Amino acid sequence: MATLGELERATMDLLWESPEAASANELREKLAQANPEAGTGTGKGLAVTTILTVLSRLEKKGLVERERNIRPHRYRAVTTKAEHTAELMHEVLGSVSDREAVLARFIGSVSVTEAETLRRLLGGA
Amino acid sequence: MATLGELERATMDLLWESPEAASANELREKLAQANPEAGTGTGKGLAVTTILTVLSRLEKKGLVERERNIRPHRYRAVTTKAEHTAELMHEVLGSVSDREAVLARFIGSVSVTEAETLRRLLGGA
DNA sequence: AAAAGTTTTCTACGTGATGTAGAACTAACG
DNA sequence: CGTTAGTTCTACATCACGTAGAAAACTTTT
Repeated sequence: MATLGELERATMDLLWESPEAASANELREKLAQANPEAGTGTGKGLAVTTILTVLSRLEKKGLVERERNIRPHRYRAVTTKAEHTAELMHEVLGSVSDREAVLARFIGSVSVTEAETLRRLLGGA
Repeated sequence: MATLGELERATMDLLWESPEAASANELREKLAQANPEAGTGTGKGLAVTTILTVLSRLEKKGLVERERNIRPHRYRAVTTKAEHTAELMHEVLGSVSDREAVLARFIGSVSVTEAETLRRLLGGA
């Protein structure tokens, strides 16, 4: 699964933030807003085809789903950002044999607040 | 920092396993053993220059350190695999705003044993 | 239905990371 | 100093990603 490129990540972030499925054009505009052309006030940003290419790739990677029945296809993120991130963490953790050692280091450098959160999440049940 | 390539990862794994610093040639041999040429019993594997290139790149990435004073330079991993992996996990976690949500998902899909470990690690203080 | 407009797919190129290694250079040894 | 082992330089192939034009497919107009 691995890492996303910069544009891929920016696109995913938009999709993750959006509760509704979005069209390529909508995404294109939001990206233009978020990334105003330094200097050139044009702000037109990327070509729609660029966005479509990226979306196709994200779809192939299983991160995005699209509705093909309606015409401007609409895209949505398959998982939430939190789920995806947690999965990534598991992936990283899964790549080692001594999980315990990793968890120890991991926790060792977690902020106090986060430690608290973890305790709470683990504690109860 | 990002992801390592396959050969880079294999190299790091050897370095992580080795308590002593290793020379390029030693690594080359270990790699050949671990990765016997499918079929061709030759087993000579990769060229030493290949290993050296990879080691240089790993050094540039800050994952590897080398002793330049002795002649067959000797290479060692800068951190342990556990530390490195934990760092990666933090990196992933750091890329989101809602850490708590991620941690919740993360813990939700952790094995019972691991949950136990975590509780123990957090418990004390 | 033909024309005009919109959206998607195909194809393609530039760049940077990685695998891979030969050529050339440097240090060590006899 | 010549030979040999080891290192650095240079280079090429491949692949992922950013980027988009050209062409194909679909809609909407007239």
